[in-house]
Amino acid sequence: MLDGAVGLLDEDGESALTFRALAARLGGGVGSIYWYVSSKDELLERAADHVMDQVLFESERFHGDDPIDDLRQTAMVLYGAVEHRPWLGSYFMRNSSSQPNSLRYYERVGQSVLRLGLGPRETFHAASAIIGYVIGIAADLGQQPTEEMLRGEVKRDEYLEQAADAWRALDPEEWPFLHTIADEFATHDDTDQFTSGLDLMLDGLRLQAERRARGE
Amino acid sequence: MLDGAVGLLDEDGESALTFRALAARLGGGVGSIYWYVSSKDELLERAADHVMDQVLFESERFHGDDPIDDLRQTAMVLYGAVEHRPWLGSYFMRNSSSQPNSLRYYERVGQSVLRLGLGPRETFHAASAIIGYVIGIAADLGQQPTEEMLRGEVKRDEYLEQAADAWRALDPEEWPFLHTIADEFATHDDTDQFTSGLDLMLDGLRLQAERRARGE
DNA sequence: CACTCTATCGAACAACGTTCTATATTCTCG
DNA sequence: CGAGAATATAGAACGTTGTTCGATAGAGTG
Repeated sequence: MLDGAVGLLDEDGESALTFRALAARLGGGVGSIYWYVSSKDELLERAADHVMDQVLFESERFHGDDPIDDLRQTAMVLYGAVEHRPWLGSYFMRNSSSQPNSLRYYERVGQSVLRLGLGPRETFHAASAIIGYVIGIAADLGQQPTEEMLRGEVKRDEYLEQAADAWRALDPEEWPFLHTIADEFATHDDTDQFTSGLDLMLDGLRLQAERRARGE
Repeated sequence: MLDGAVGLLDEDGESALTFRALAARLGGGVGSIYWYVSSKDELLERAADHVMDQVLFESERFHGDDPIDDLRQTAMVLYGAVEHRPWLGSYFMRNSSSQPNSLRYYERVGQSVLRLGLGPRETFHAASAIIGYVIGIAADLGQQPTEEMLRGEVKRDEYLEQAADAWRALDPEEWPFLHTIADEFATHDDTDQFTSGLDLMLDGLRLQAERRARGE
């Protein structure tokens, strides 16, 4: 059932997951679904944790010497799963009782942070910040293509170029930032953008660990 | 009209904003709203930008010597607005034509980053990462109180303590991280958590700027 | 005065989440 | 073996939602 739900979500987006569509896909009745879940919220929570099962499996292949590297790898696996599933961010780690895999993932991130030797509070904050960043940026980047980009194929470049042109037409005195980044924006890659921000945060985390190791 | 929409959202959450409820609040008819907006999506986009107007105003009061300090202040103002408005994150900066204030806010963050003297790509990535973090963590932290916490008042502490107890009951060998942070989690403050993660990212950004200034 | 533009209103429609009842299948145990 | 409970399925029905549509009234214009 969760496979069917995730399938509908992946193929046609969040609005495609309806009880009637899911029942038709499974060849059953609408009411039957309610035997397994008590609401659509719970269905989405379970679907989210279903995806997290695969994320967990893939992220457990990495075990390096550097905790920061492990964190980067673990975060990127989650990013890959959320990038084209904007709904996942909203239902990730909402209910710990019905979402054991999300909790395991949190634990896994936390164990890497633990190896940095910070205090409990810093450890808690760092692990939560990393996950919050991944979820947030993925939901931001992977938002639906606004209009007709579903029909046209190669439209993404044109869409970005069009937005960049609008920025370039603004007053450079008043909008220096948008002018500076217009070229970058037009040719940017979402994954690069994500990785850069992640590295910023991990650099800050490494710095914090070093400072503490030196006893500051 | 946007005041009424934001009012409904703030008072009773995202599900309270319906065309019928909004029409009743404004003393008008349901169909009239469609004269000003073409869909509920656009209504929420405009409502989001309406909130951003206030965010922009408050964040423009800060102008310090240190760009990083400015970034921290600017980010915290946005956090304050999104913290209790989970819907804002989903509709922030989706359509630049109907959301001028969001674009101005992006420009403002970007101008602070510009002062760090990075290249166009790093500037673009840094500004986007900061905003992505704020939106993501705020949506994560400010998610609705799951159950009955709306009736009871002081229930938040009990809820957190209950979750922490569940973590403490797990096997410490298998869940070292959750055991380490259980106490922190039970007494944590959302804003502290947000600030810590933001400082991690800003520390990393400062480090990147210094490295570039030294010509590495 | 005729006509177009602006603006408002609420009935009607299709789709959705959810509830309910009826029914079939399997399991339990005296 | 067989009656009743537990498990499981199916679909009609209900209330609510976003959206469409035609009717209608005033404002501005030639």
